[in-house]
Amino acid sequence: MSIRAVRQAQTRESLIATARTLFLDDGYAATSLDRVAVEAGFSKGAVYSNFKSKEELGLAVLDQIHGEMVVEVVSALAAVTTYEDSLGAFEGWLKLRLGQPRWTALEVEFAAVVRTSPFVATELAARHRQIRDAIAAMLLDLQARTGMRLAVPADQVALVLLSIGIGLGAQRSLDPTLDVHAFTDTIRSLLLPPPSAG
Amino acid sequence: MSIRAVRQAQTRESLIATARTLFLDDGYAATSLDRVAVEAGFSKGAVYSNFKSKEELGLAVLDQIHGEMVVEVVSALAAVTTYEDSLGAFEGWLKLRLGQPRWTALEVEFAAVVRTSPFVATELAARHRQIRDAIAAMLLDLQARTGMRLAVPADQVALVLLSIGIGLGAQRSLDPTLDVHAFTDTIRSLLLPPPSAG
DNA sequence: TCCGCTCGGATACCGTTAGTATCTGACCGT
DNA sequence: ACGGTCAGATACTAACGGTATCCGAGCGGA
Repeated sequence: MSIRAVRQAQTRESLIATARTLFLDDGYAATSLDRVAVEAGFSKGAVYSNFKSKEELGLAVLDQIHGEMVVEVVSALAAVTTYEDSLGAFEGWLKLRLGQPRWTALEVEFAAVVRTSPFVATELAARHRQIRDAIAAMLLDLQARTGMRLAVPADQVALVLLSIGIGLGAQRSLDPTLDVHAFTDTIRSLLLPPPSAG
Repeated sequence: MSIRAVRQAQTRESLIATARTLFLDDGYAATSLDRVAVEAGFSKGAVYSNFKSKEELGLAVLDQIHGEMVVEVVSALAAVTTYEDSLGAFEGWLKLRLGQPRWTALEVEFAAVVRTSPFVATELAARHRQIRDAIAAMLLDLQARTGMRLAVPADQVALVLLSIGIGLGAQRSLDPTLDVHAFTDTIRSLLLPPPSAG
């Protein structure tokens, strides 16, 4: 790798790191590219020779965060061997999301950009599909290992679980006083064979 | 009411109606106040003497849409007498949301504004609480009428149901090919006493 | 070692937008 | 009828994302 390439990679990483901090602290829309550039020690020109738009920079930040979440989730799922365990893993994932309200806030903010940017739309859709597939694969694997049968297709269950995560995160970012602990209990009660249901 | 007041009310309504069309067709962020004003037959000055910001105009549009949804939901709930019915009502609500993807898209876009506007944040939070309370009240009423007992508090169930609606809507706006019909079946299977669960 | 080209990054600029300041004239109370 | 008020028009500003252009350090070939 040439010196130039190394330097550019460093610049890129520096910009992403700075953007991440600012996007999470102040929000995506409220952070100007000028500020990102200056605070990283560069000028706006550096941004535009590393990213073709603000959206692409935002996506790079989101990629980084998403990657860190995946690492957490995968290690949590490695320990799953029973249905009960899988509920625990799901709760863990929820707590991870809810424990990082700023991540959720950034996702919400970015989801809005979809409306004006087909590029962001396809990228985000792909990422969601990826998460759903991962959850579905985990469920299938779980069925294979334990002999448990789900009443509905695994990919549909994955869709429901992800929806719950997104929806709850969105509400939590509006109202930080929402009772999260009680929520995971509720999920457990709803998804476990209910003791009595009418 | 004075002539002036009547005229202003008409102007306000006209601005909201035009903004609603443009926000739904082209998106909130992509619609300038200038365009709203001109297309309604006024100038931007009219906007700012009726709304203190673009956000307030957006909130007015959202109020209108939200009101129409509430009307639908309330009438659907009026027919509920059994647990089975209530699932049907929930499905109806989901279908209503999913049948108006542009409403959801606008909600998503607007949720992003929360980050930069405490005003919008409190307003949206209040609205969500309102919906949750309505669902919870319906569930309590249902329990009273049918003798059915939920395994978890009604307000928690309401939170789960609303989360599902929000999360699914968000994913649907990213990927319009998501199978909605199968989804409602899944919800039904998950919330009904499962036939066999491990 | 030199030299011309390449290209990452700096500088200067543009168009658009939300929001503000100021003005104007039709309606209001008296 | 008359002076004050206020809805709405006009003119402006600041800030932003994005583009055009420029500069100079590093690159490959001789």
